Amino acid sequence: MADRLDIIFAALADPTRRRIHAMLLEDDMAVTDVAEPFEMSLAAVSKHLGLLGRSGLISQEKRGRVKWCKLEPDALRDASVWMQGFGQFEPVNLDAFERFLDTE
Amino acid sequence: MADRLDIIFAALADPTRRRIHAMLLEDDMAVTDVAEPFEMSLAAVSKHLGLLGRSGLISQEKRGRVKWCKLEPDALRDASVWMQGFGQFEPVNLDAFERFLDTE
DNA sequence: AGTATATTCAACCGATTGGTTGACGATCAG
DNA sequence: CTGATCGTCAACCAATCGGTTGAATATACT
Repeated sequence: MADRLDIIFAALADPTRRRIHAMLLEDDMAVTDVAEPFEMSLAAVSKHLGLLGRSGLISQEKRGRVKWCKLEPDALRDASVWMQGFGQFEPVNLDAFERFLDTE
Repeated sequence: MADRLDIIFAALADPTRRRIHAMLLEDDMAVTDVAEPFEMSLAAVSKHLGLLGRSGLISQEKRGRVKWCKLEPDALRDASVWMQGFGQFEPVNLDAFERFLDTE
């Protein structure tokens, strides 16, 4: 169980991967389309997606020659439970969340 | 702002640091006492504490020759807001949280 | 003054990370 | 069949990580 938190938090510790994760909130995407807005090689993005996959935060399914990436929102639950256990957080402020997405 | 999430999630990605963080829930502690239950050198624990300090998850204050480590629970709020923004999580289950602390 | 305690520093080590490039195996289109 | 597209693999690189050890610095005790 500790291992699971390890890889989830490690996956979230990189801004590229958080950005990918947020992109997939909108819709499933092919690897090439995920990579398009990033100023790095396709191989680099592919590695990030691989790590996100291993962490369980996303899943990938190959249909034809394109591999579809899908958000797995449940994967955040463990980490969320861990964090909220530390308490005293006010109810979710969605405006604050929007600002986070913007500033990332 | 992204940098801040980077270092917070990176700090949480290590089981030693999560364990230290949980220990400090109980009470403030001196570096030596934090290190005591770990099977690693004091210097290693000191490094972990330094990283936790840089992330803002804890603060450290030197009184006399002992340096006191104190939890800064607010530091988790940013990360918590980010995570909860992804939604659909049930209300906090404190029993589940206790199990997490036990299994770590 | 001299000794013990608390903590960090500095140098080192092997493993991992985030990136690159070029070659490669599939799959689709003409 | 040929050629373009999708994606990964393998090898490499510099930087960081998690740990070690030994020396150094403060502070406290007697």
